[in-house]
Amino acid sequence: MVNSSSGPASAAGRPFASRPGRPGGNLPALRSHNTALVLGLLRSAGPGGISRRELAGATGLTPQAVSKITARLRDEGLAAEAGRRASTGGKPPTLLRLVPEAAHAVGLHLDRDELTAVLVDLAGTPVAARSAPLDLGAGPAEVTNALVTAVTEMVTAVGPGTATGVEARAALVRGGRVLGVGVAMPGPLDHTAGVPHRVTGYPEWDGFPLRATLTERLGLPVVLDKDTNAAALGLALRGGAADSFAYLHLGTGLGAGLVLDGVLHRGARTGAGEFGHQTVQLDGPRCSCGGRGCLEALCLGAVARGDRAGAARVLGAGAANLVSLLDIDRVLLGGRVVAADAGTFVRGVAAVLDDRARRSGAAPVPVALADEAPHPVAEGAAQLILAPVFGQ
Amino acid sequence: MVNSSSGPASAAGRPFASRPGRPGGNLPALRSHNTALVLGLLRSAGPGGISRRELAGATGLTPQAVSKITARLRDEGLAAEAGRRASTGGKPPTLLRLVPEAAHAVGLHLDRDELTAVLVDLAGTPVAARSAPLDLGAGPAEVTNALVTAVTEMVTAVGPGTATGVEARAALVRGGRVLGVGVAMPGPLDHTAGVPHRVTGYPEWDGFPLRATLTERLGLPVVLDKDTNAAALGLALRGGAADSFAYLHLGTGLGAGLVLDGVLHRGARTGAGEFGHQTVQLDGPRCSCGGRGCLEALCLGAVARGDRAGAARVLGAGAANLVSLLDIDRVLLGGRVVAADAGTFVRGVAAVLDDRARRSGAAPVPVALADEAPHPVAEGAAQLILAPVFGQ
DNA sequence: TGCACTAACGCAACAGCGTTGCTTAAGTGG
DNA sequence: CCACTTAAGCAACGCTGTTGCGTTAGTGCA
Repeated sequence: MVNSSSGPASAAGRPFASRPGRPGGNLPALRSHNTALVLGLLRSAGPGGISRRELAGATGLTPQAVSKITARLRDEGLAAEAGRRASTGGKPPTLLRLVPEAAHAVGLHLDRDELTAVLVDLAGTPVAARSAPLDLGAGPAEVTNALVTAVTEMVTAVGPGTATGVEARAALVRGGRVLGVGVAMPGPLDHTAGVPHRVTGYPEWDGFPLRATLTERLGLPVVLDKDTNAAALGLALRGGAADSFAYLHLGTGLGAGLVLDGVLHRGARTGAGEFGHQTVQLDGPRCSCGGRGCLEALCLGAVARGDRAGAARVLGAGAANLVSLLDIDRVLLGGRVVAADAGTFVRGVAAVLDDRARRSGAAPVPVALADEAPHPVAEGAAQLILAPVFGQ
Repeated sequence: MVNSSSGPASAAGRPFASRPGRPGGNLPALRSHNTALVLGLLRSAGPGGISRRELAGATGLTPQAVSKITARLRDEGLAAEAGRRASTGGKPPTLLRLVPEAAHAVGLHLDRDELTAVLVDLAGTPVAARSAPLDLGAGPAEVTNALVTAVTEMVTAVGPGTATGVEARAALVRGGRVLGVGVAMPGPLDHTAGVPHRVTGYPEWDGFPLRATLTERLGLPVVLDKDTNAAALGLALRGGAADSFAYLHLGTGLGAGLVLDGVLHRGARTGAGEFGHQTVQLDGPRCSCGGRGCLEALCLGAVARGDRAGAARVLGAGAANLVSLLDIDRVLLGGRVVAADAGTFVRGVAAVLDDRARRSGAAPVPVALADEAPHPVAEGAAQLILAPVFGQ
């Protein structure tokens, strides 16, 4: 049983709540909370494993409580022994590890012209992936069909032949359930309702009940979120727990995914992260959004002129604003435009941030290229389903 | 007992954790969490009270659990019966209310030239207040003495004579303990360590262990935070739970207090809310911070020229950036400069936000003047102590 | 080789949390 | 007057993590 008492993405922010909007806690909620905590530590420990003692230290639970929890996880097939570590003068610690094959999740990335689907295991490792052309403009009905087909193929008949395919199939046969489907697409959208708003250029998507439709047709839990949020969630997984960062994505447009204190920040109407139309030049050039001096317009304008260093400086100004306002640990850059000249962008943004830090006397905030997995957004989308399992 | 298992400001963000950094939960933590939840509902219900049934509905706990919790609270003197409501066809509900006199907290506001001290009860209502001139430049040692004196007088001998004074004294005599002292001062500072950084113009404060010194000399828990954060916390209390807003303060400088999903956002190094030096004009005029086109410089510059409408527009641009990025519910304005011409500022900022909302198709974000209590920052500072009692 | 020591961990009994099932209290309405 | 409704308490209960103590499996030294 993996947090069966709470649906996907429900417990975020209020760890002990048994149901969203019902902040009260009871024993099942307590158990679920602690189990998720232990699972999360097992995941971050990796295949090498972690001892019960260390789990107790990290959680604050007694060793005995950890023993009970891990025993349950082993019974359920979610954890297993992973040998022992060298003794330090007493009985050597028995290591425990996550059993990644115990459960899976599907991640879908709807880009403007491509659909990417991945199947990841409990540890977040991709087990299968496929991409296909997609025309968002073809409308919700047709695209939904394509999504259903992609998920069905991915889950039921992961192509035998490749090594990963065989492994995935075997895992599924062995009983590794598919917990749900995470869907990432360009914003803005309503994460809670699972409904896209007006995606730039595709008015027919505005208000289409994508999550409800997919849930019904797939018979699986479905979670919808912005592509930048999915990417940030994926990065949060790799970057260690409980820190704060902003993922800035410069591609067709400019967007941000914010992870504050280890939790993805979605905002009151789940519209947070609209970074492209931040005003940084009050009387600047007109932007397509109708405003003036928007980050996105200035950045992409500079890129179009071939002035990538200038674009980096502008992006840096936006990043500095964000860092000052939110006091985050680090800034990660990604997206097609950044990838084309990573060094320039990382250095340019870092220069602005370092300058700001020097003036304010604070420690400089590190900037780095988001180390992209093969399908960063699709893998992050799968994390939309997996995150609640680990108490995120 | 009021959350005795967790110190002030500890449980924020991780409701079930018994100790900070130890995210595991146990039965005492569960109990503390639910108790805090019920206390919070009692507080927001006000003196009119709330029935057990309603408490059960709001928390998700069973009526029986609520009965047990409220019985405990009544034994401890924190809750009391408040009559009954009219029947709706059955037994009329018995109403419960918070007993505000059961506990108190002290709030201190260190402004550049004035010290304000308030004593508030459990409901956050000021019971006593006093102000005195203060020279922050006199240095930490002298100021600390003044703070100790102010707190001691406020706690032990609230002047008899005025009605509020008598009431306060009586309450303290009846056993209403003082839970601690919240201290608000201009940032930047380290909330966790309780140490001011370089307060503009007063370098001698940089690194002074203010919290540790006060804790030792007063024998009470002390919490230190930025004045804008304290103000935001006070507003969060009045504005209802679990929403998101930004409090923008335009006075000597420009700062912000951010409440996201009902929780004060302090950031990784507790430095969040540095709003004044957001760049909104890339090649704008030099700011005292060394940057260019900072919000604060532009805003105060416009005010100095007598162009308050212009200042409001600039502030509005900053607010719009913030709203887009964080997706908050509302924007509150305060501070001496705003108060001098509230209408102009509220209308000016609202105009920019409405314009933004119209372009993006989203609902407009309301802007309002922060309804200021007599001593908003000092009362908010007291909330630094009270918030953890109510699970915030 | 043997013994003392240490560290990791399990077993069993336990205290305390919210839940369940049922009863009592106190109103309304025909 | 009685059936009905709603609020709330009592008692037993299941399940949580905790405590106390014993077992296992190593190290270190004589």
